[in-house]
Amino acid sequence: MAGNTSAHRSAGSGVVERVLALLSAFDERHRRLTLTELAGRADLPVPTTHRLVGQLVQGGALVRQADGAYVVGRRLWDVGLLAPVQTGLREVAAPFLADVHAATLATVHLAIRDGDRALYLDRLSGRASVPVVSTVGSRLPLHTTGVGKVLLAHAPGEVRKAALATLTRATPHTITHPTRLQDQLRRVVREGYATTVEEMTLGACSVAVPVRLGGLGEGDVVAAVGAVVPSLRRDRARLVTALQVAAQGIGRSLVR
Amino acid sequence: MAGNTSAHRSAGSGVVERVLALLSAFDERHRRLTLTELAGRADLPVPTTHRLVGQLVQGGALVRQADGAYVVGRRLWDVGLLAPVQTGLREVAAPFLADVHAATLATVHLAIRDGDRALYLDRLSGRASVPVVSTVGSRLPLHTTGVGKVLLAHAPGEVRKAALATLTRATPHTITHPTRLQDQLRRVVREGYATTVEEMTLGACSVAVPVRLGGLGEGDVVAAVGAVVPSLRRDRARLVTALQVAAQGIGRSLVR
DNA sequence: GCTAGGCTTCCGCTCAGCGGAAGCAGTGCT
DNA sequence: AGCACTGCTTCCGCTGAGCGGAAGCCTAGC
Repeated sequence: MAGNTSAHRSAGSGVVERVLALLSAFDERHRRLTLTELAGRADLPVPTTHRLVGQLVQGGALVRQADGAYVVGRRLWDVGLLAPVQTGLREVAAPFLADVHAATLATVHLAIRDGDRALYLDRLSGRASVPVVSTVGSRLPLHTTGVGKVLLAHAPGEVRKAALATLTRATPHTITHPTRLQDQLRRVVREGYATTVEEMTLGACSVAVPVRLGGLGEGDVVAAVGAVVPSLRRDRARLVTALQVAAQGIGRSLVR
Repeated sequence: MAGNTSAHRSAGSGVVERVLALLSAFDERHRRLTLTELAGRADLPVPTTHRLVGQLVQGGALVRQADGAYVVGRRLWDVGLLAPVQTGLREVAAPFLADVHAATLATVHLAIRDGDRALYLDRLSGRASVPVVSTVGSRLPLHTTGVGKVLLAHAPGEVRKAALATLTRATPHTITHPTRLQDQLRRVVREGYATTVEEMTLGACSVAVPVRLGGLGEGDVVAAVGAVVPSLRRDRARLVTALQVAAQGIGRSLVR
């Protein structure tokens, strides 16, 4: 039951490490990479990259497009979907998210905290033309998003401290002053929901509430659900209510 | 602009090939595998598997659970989501699928044909307790599912011929008689929708319609949308209408 | 205690992998 | 046209990373 407990070389000079480095060279902002970019981002010599990538293409893990650029292949898509990334949470939450979406027509998100980022597990995009940067699998800063603020407000002290120390700016409205954000986070805990106003993307506002194990009350905060809309003027109360209903439903279903 | 045109060894004895074999050992029915299972399914010696898998775990591509079993890791989930698997189609279709779901409360599917299978690109699960086997990334037979029948009815002749030659049985209601299925497929083309009655799963019926490039009319069939419900008695007409509206909307949006 | 099955470690051989260097397009500038 | 430049591809001889049989280890079951 112990298992694979080799001290092993931690160095990154094995083929496996290199392959993983190549795969990790892709991210949301780099879905298409040329050979040289790939080599650069994985920190490998070009000929080596060429050979490895060739094999990955042959195996269907990558695909080479007509113009020579490489993209992630369907084979990896298949395998990736099998990862038990909060499968339970996502399955349980899906219908509740759909309810919120149906009732509000907003873009609805389910996110958890992954280190110092909000990891988006699911998204239902609204029809309204609100600019939304997140997709499933995105990781966005905690202090610029609705779900992020909720998750941050309920994160352990050291996470919060670290986050407050590095408040990067995304738009002119991003809150970069630690004290001001800290005040907001206290309010988030007290009032039970968070909002953002064009802090991540111009033209997009959001509301989010925590999902607590067992529903309302003092259960651990395991996730957050949020909605993105063009403006909060009209709908804040309505959205908060809808999200809270969904969050309670999700939390209650999780225990069972 | 040519590129990676090496004849190369097609044999499967490189580290890359082995790694891919290990990853492909996972599928929907085998999300958790022990070392020995992994070795068996990838056709590799156990010690070799042990070493490679150890490195994959170290790189976060796999995760070893407390009981020793391996599952796909979050790192691969991340990368897999970046695959351009019909990204355009999925994004365009999402809001329309949500509409159908909201209107019918049924489980709604978007699928394309991938060889001799229906590949499920998206799913909105209904609240009703209908047994549904498909998840995003599933591949199911073409002749046992609603979306599959639609895709098969509009597939090239040779695909249809091959499919009719191997009608595997999933339930007592599965249609395994070629002539009978062929008649049904003709009707699907004529009437514009397909149905199944407990042919894939007992207790589940489905309706599906084609998505044509440009909407209604003679555009190529590029996908199918379908709904799963406990029974067709009450809702058939309503479902067909809802699905057709969505399919037209998707098809029209695809061209723009 | 004994057996069986599966996991882990060892270790010496060898061949797959390596990557510098050179060749080969395309492209843009003069 | 000529030239410079950038990025992709191929070559090839050296070498150490990978290999996997064998042995050891641990747990579970009898």
